[in-house]
Amino acid sequence: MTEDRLSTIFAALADPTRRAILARLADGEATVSELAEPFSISLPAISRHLKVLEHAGLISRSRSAQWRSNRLEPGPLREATEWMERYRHFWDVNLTRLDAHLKRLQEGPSS
Amino acid sequence: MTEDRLSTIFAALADPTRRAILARLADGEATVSELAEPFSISLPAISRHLKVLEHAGLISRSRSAQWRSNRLEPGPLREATEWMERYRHFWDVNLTRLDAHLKRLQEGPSS
DNA sequence: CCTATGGTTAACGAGTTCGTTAATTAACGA
DNA sequence: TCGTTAATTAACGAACTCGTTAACCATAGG
Repeated sequence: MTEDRLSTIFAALADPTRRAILARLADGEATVSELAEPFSISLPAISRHLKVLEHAGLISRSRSAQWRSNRLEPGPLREATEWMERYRHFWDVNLTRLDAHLKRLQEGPSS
Repeated sequence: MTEDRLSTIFAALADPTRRAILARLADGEATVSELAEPFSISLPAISRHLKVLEHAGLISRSRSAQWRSNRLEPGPLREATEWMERYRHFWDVNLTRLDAHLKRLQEGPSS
């Protein structure tokens, strides 16, 4: 029933339209119509996507007159990235830097 | 119809059971029954989850006798992380601004 | 050959997602 | 007040997800 936070975030990111919306919002705030413009789907469909993104905490919204401005909220992206970081050492081929770092820590944590 | 790769990956990660399976596989290969053990859902359900993970490229599978060994494949996690990296500076900047803001508040509410 | 073990496939149901069009709400502005 | 613009809500359908149980396939081993 009550879906956990990370699931909500990943589910929100699983739709290409929503990822495109986030990409657009990385360039600055935008209204619903502005966000809808590049897509060939209806405005209600965009409205629903924005609701999903808002529910996941990925955007925040504000009103001014008849326009709703949408702003990117990167916090959940950070959360999701942090979850995946646990697996980074699996794919990180360049272990030499990590190795050097560990060596430094071992030989003296002074700096 | 043909879902894009990133969507498939994020969708696979959107389920807590599947994320738990990946976490388990980070400790090493495991059979289907071993993976199913911590959960209170049926074996067919686990089998489906593994199929979803395999389809997303997050695991690979091999046969030996009647056992199927499952191995973590971190590539897709790297892909997903790379997509999110585009937003990293965004939340870093935000944190910097928040930091500066908090500092100002601490040093005096005058400005 | 027979049976136990490990796992998948089949069939089904409840609930969710993603799109549509039509109707509705909200605010601006002549 | 009336019409226009911006956006949401309502109602619906098709497709997908996630779980179930029952049946099936594949291999080991007496």
